[in-house]
Amino acid sequence: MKKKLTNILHDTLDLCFREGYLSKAPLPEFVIEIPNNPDHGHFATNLAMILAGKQKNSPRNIAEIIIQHLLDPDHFILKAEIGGAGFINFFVTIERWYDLLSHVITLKDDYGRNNLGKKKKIMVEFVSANPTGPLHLGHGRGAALGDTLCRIFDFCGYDVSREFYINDTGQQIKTLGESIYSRWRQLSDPSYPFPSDGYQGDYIQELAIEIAQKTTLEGLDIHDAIDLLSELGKDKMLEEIKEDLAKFRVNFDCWYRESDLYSSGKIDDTIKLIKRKGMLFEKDGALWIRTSSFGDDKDRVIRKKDGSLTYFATDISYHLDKWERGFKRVINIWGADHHGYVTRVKAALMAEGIPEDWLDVLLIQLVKLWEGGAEVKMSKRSGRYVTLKELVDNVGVDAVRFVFLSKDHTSPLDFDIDLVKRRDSENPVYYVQYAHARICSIFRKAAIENISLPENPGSIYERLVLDEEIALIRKMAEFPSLIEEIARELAPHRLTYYLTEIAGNFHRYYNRHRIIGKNKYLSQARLLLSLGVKIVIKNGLSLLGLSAPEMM
RNA sequence: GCGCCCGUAGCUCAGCGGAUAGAGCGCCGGGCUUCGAACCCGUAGGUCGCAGGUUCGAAUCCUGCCGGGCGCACCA
Repeated sequence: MKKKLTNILHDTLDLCFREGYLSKAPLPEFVIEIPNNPDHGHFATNLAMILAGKQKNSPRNIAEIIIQHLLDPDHFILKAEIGGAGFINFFVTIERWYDLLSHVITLKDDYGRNNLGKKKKIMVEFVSANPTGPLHLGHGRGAALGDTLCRIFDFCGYDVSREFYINDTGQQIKTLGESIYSRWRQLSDPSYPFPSDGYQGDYIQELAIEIAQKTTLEGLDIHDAIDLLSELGKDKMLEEIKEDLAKFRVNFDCWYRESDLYSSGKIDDTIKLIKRKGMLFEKDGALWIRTSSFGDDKDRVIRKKDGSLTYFATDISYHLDKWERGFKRVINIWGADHHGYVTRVKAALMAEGIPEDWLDVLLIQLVKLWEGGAEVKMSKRSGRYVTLKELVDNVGVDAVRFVFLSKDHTSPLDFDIDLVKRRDSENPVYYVQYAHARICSIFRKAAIENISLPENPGSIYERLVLDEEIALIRKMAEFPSLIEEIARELAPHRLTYYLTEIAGNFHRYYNRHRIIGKNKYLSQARLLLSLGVKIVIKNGLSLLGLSAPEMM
């Protein structure tokens, strides 16, 4: 609908320029908005106000000229009025609203789909938690965001790939092995020392017991034992992470192992490549990359004095590999505590001639958990933290995802577990789903009453005359452009607000008017309207990775 | 000290250049003999952190300050 109006305005401006009604000027960026105040029409634009500066004419005069020359062959606009300082308010012909509802019903699951992406290959790398411990709430927030972005990209015609990068080499994996080893020894000798930088959580002990049952550790040299435990522990953790994510409705297309960069020789190629570009130098026995030439504060070490590579080295190699795999765009989702890392990685990529905007890094802010009116303090050091699994088991996938997705990722998020746990009323999470279930229930009732939807509704739509009914259709009309904007802005939280609004509109309408009544045609018309709402809600929920229950 | 993010209703957050600043929760008061009350209706609650600037117009953009969070490793 917005697009249609945009076209009309463009055509009209062309005409005005051509015929000299307005002095020729470059087309400004104007906005078409949906006013809150019904008096301001179905749509409004600031076009005339934007134009005013260049035209040496008042906004209201320009608006008048535009309105007089509107090119509207399809009779889309019922009337156009000038409001306020020079807004043009448009009222759409009611038949066009019926057309839209009919369109929604025809397209069903595909309503809102677009071809913004044109099959372009895009990758979202997210979660990428170290396989040294269970997923926590921050990972959950990243998982929800990443997965939903992917669902939306897919809906927008991108060829999207979900990827999880596994840091399965280096010190932390060794520390994992040492931690498990120590806990295993402690089973027989409680005084056996635990490494000072070891992983504290109870899961380490559980791992130790579980592995010891299946594997013979006795008789192994301590180093061999730790190596073995590193391997087994890491695999086990990875398995759990996979399970937890699957339960959270997040499934990856690719699990990329850091260790593969070593075994495939990619990391060596990367270093050679950087060297060829003249970006490498040696200092103090270490190997450095000149990232400072590309906006970084300082140069960075990629090979330490002891000969081992830094994680930064493999990160560069990994991202070059993403580039070589042909992704046209890559989005990384990181915890906000990694923000210092962004410039560094981008600098390294730019040194290889990769454009700066190829990679987008979304930094998600902290999640705080509240229970019983107090913050649940978490610290990885002490191993005292609430895992994603615990939270999901406690309150359900839908509720957790909804809360994570209802805030912009740049805002810190307070998760009130008491509020979300409530399955009764008062929980914002169920509001949208309830509207869906309610509509399903109405259709069950309609079936019992033998009221079916007409094959060709045609004039049936004309029974929809109430302002609230047209407002509902207008709300449905917002959906496609909203999806586009969300894909562009990477802001899926807007979808939760939209769904809450359309659900609210429907609840209000439902409470005031009967869908199924004595008049068959009116009932059918309102059922069609309800069907449209149901379709939009279901499509929206599905993009958020939430279920659309038929009964609750 | 430098960099990034955040200061909007009692609480949690939307809005990010436009017409009277919104929602959920919480408070108070109403609504089920008819399609699901996990719902609806109504009341109260705001110098949009502060101060300047940009413009026809600023919660929104710019600058400075104040307050909070997070980073500034040959750590992972």
